[in-house]
Amino acid sequence: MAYWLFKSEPDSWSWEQQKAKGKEGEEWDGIRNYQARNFMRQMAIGDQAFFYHSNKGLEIVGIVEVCALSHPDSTTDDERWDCVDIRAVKDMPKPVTLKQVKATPELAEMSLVKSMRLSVQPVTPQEWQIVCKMGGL
DNA sequence: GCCAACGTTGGC
DNA sequence: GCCAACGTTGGC
Repeated sequence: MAYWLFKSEPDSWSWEQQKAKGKEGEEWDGIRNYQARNFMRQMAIGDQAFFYHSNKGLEIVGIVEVCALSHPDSTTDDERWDCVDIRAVKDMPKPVTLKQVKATPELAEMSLVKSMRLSVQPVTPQEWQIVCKMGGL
């Protein structure tokens, strides 16, 4: 199983909205970036991912899992763009802020820090462990 | 709201 | 295939 991180601006799609979708989950549409798309194509059912609020909040607020494999993005006719579906799994008891991540030497290599603009990114098992611990899991 | 970083587009 | 122009993202 692999680990990932999804970024979203809470103004356009928030953790609360994601949770409201429950077990059904929701299509992670609107990605128009090749790298991000390629990561989604690699995802498997059950893969775990962090849900990060960008712009406002700047923190990892919860954990989601992939519940549908990569398929065409329903919001465009452009066949280049695929996406997966994800569903909320649980809240971070204590959201982990970007500040905390940056202040943690073991997390200095995280894409969140290194590739700031990438909206779907891989997370290593080590990083996953550390962030979960910091978040109170 | 600003601006730096970076991805994409399009002319040549 | 290069690179300048342009658009977007996202932290501050």
